[in-house]
Amino acid sequence: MTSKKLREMPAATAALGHHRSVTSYDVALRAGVSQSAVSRCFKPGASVSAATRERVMKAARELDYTPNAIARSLITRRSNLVAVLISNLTNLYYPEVLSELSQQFVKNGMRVLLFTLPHEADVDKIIAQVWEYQVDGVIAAARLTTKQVAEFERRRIPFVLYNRTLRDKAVNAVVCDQIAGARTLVTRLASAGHKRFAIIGGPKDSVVGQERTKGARERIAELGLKEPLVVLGNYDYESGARGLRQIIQELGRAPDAIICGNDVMAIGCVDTARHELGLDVPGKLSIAGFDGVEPSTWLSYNLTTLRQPVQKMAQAAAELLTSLIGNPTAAPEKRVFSAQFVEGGTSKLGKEIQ
Amino acid sequence: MTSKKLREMPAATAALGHHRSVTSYDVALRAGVSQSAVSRCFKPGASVSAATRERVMKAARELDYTPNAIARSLITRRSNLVAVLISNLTNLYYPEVLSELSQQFVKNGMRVLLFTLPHEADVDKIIAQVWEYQVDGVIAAARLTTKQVAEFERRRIPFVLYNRTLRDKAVNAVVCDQIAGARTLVTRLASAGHKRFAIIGGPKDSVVGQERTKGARERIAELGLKEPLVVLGNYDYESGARGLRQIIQELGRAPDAIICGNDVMAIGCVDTARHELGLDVPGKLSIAGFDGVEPSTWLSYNLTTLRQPVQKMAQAAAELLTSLIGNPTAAPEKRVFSAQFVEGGTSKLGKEIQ
DNA sequence: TTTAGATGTGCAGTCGCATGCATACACTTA
DNA sequence: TAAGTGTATGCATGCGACTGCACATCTAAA
Repeated sequence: MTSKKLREMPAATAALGHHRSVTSYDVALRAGVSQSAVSRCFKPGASVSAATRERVMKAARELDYTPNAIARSLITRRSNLVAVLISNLTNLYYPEVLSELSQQFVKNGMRVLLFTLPHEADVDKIIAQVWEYQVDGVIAAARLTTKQVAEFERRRIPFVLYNRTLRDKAVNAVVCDQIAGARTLVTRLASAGHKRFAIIGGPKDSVVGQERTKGARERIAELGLKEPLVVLGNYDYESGARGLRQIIQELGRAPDAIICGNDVMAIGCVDTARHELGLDVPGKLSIAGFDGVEPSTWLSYNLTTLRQPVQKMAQAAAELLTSLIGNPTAAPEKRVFSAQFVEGGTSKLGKEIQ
Repeated sequence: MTSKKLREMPAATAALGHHRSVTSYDVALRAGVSQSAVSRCFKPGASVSAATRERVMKAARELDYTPNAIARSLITRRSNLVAVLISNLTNLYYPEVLSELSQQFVKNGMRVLLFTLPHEADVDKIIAQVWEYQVDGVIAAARLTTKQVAEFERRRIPFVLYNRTLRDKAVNAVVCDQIAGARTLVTRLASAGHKRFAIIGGPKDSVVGQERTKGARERIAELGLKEPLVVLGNYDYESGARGLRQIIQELGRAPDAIICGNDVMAIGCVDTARHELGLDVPGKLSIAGFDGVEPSTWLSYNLTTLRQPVQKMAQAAAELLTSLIGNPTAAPEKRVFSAQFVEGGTSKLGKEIQ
């Protein structure tokens, strides 16, 4: 009972110079039980008697004890940390995603370690920091290179790509069918009588952007319409404005419809058309975007767009990652969602689809 | 040399069933040095010879070794983690803040642990999770109760409040002078001849909102104008719309100017005035907001607002917290910034200030 | 050559918690 | 009463890296 201990209990009451935090030993001492008992009390499903549990919890409360997740992680090899990599929070679309992801993970007892990847930054260096924290998984909602993604695999860290996939390899991913969406968009616009299309695409390294452009071009060709002029933008408001000016300059006139790689560019395009160039939208020119971000619904825009089911997608991503963490060897799974066409006031109404 | 070791080196080559990560022992073994040497190589400023460092680094590279931050944190009592508490990422203003904060911290070698606090959520429960991770500091950019803030102090965790302070106690905070801003706004609007004001304020528990309202009311009273009607909103688009309808209903007509608690409400207000009620803004009604979020600059709005220096503020917050972590006993510091008045197209131009 | 100082390295203990194992105790069941 | 079955508990050890201390080397000064 009072047997010699190899390791003395830390002097719970000793006033050290620096601030010592309360440990499970302190609680054990006060509750008159062993440290193991304390540990077990904080582990759901462990074998502890009601009496012990009560005494321990009382002592814990009195001492303001909180288990140290760092120490726990070290031994369990589970940090309950998920890294979320996001390109650019100023993108309007991503905050929604992040918000949703964060809530999902917190609900599941996981914590989010956030890494924002500014375009100028050395992404590799930032990603290197991800490993150090022994994250249980990674959600990548950023434009990463194939090599960077391969690094996740090599390290055997479960990961889920959000809104992107790899061409040459099956990976866990949650995506929205951009091609189908773009095709729908063209179909609807064409049914309103539009013949001459132009596209303001996303940046070159955006797979999502490429697919949207690709889907639109395909469908335009299928309908026997003239090949659209494609200019590239950077997903921001100014890109939409610049894109429109460039299109008009190159064509010598406005096309019938412009498909923008995302809503913010579409908004920039609408504003420039209306307020700078005096073009009637949708009277003279139809404009559509992608994503369905909140401002697209604002009365000034009421944008025609393809709304992505952000909430469902984020939930799916969180779920998928959680299950992967439980079973890392599962076969890669790709969850494909489809976007919802929103007929707004920036495009001429089409005839009902037959 | 081949002395018996109390603790065997982990079998570096032993193929365990589950995935074992590479440890400093593995690196030491391969480099032919002690584990301490490896540890020292990864600690800047430690005493290691060039020859040793090189061999260790080579071995580390070959084994893909990354120091385990969890283990390091346990012993150094520094996690290099900073908790960022944010109310609502869908608020447009906060993503900018978060983005900036994240970049600042990553630059300083800290990692961001994100906690989003949805309004429905049990904030106390979420905050409890903050302690477990032994974060070195906290940035609170959320509406917390005084009691919740007191909890930070009791735990002796350095914290910085972003855009809020406590009435009754000096705490570290980065804020924008809302009262001065609101006064400026009123002054400018009044100088355009506006006499009858109304206010769509922020929610009751938002100190920022209260201050904005307070500053505006004060100045309105000083100028000898009629006391404004104040209705409350929730910082979202719909609140702006609802607020305007309510104001018009209660007054029986539109006021000269409406001051909104933030830009998004102002935008909702502008849209509703123009598109739903057919009111000319700024011809019949001037509308102004606060924050200077990106959409406020869009051509459809070109909102009159008070732009907060988000970048500077976030930098200041990161700096302040970093210095606090180095010196936790420093006296509380409050850094006050001032907002910049942006005269947009949603308000009548005032006479030049004399 | 001797001594003092500077520098580099290894040993062993530590951070706080989880957990396999052995033991002790409380009930059943025969 | 004895054996059998659970359930609770404590001991001891380990997760991976950091670090005070002691000691070994090396350099410069006396």
